[in-house]
Amino acid sequence: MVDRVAPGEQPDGRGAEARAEQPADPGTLRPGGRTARVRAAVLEAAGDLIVEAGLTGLDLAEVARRAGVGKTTVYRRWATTTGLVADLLAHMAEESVPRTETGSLDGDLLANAELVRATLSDPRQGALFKAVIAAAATDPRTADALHRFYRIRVAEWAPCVTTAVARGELPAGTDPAEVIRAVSAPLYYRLLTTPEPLTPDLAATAARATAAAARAGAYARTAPATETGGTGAPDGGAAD
Amino acid sequence: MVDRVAPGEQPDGRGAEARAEQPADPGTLRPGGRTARVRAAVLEAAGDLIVEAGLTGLDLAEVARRAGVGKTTVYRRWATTTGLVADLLAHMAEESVPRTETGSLDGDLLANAELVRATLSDPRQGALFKAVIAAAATDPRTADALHRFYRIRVAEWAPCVTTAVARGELPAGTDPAEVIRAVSAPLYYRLLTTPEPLTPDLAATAARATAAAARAGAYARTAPATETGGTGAPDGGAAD
DNA sequence: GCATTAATGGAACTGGAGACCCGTTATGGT
DNA sequence: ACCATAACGGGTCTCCAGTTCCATTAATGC
Repeated sequence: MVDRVAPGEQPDGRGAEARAEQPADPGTLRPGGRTARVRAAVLEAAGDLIVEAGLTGLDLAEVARRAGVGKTTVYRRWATTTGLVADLLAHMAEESVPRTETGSLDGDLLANAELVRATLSDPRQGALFKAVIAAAATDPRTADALHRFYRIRVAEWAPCVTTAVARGELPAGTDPAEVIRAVSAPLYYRLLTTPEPLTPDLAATAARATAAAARAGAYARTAPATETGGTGAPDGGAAD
Repeated sequence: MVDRVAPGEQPDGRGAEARAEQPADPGTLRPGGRTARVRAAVLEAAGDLIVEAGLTGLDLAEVARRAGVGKTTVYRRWATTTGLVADLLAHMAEESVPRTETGSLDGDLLANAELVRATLSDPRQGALFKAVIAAAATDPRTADALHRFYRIRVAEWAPCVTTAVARGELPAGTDPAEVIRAVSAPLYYRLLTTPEPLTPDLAATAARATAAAARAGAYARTAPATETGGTGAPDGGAAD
């Protein structure tokens, strides 16, 4: 149960300020009943508000009001909207769903793709992910939290690729993390760059395409089966 | 040359206010010398500021100061930071680079991947893209602009897939847009979810994997060559 | 149960983003 | 060249997000 957004934050070089005792961030010394209750209420209210009004509409005073909590408390413990979003992300990570095992690479990848699709399509979770990504693009702290989150998620699913390699379904040297990322990537890309909904068909395509590419050795760290063939490309200018 | 961010904005129901003439958005009736100069200066200053301070650090007063332009002008013409970002995106779209033609599918996809990689890796352009994506995740207006931008970019590159199908490199029925998106997706996903830089190697992998999957028929609208095999997947809970 | 003090909550305060007013500049039409 | 007015620019005002202060509540250790 993570309680602090990020402990290693205070500037450290506070020597001149006196104050022999450093108070250590609020919520750490007495995480008991009330503190935990406050965190739960605030995170829920924050989630609701993001879903309703987007990241822009997330102001801490309103969160406090909805959570039935003092405005001061919210500012003291989370300070900024991005700080709150980062904690929300940590909270989401805590209650993540374990991966399923189907026995075949195709089945596992499809299950993964479908799980991602369902999550991103869910009105609440989808909005939260968008908000988190937006916040991370802006704030380094939130970005750290986001990177940690995805590292864990990828590691959680990587074994299904390792097993597939062991079963001989995929060439040796295939990078498991890269395969897992390849399944999610198209779904996120669609979510962010097109107005269309994420269909189950899209998830299936992502899974199938990744499996096909992996079998062709495209994710092998050593020499791949397919030939590169192309020459370099110009740089500069805007791209998609 | 797009000048207004989005014309259809004012609430319309202003009837009670009198004022027989509706003034029509500033910048449209006299887009000549000064107005154009102001827009250029403001967009450049906005870009600089986003790169330096991120989307959060983008305040219109500071933009006005740097652009050597009146604060009032910026507020009148762009109103909000997201409005400014949306216009910046339109400006980026105006000066996009045309696609290159290498003669083979692999070459074309690699060129595309490398172009995207170079753009996202460029300190200025990369920061702008992150900011734009973040703004779009929050603001519907910016999201519209972003969707339009990617629709155009995908359409620009789609022909190289069509040609490949005609050449017999890819199965008939392959969805061109889907293939082009599949090349970019992993790069964007990495940019947003990991702290690591986008390497040329990663771009090459994205291009190779997409080509392999396309050849295997993964992006064919009709029945694919690969078997799906897996069962459904659970929903709910957090995913990557 | 009781003392200690971490953590919360209410209320008053403040600084700066954004709105407004109105005089000035220079564009587009003739 | 000259006029009408679109667009700009400086100064001022307002309002609310975020801060500070201190009294109150309740978690922890004995």
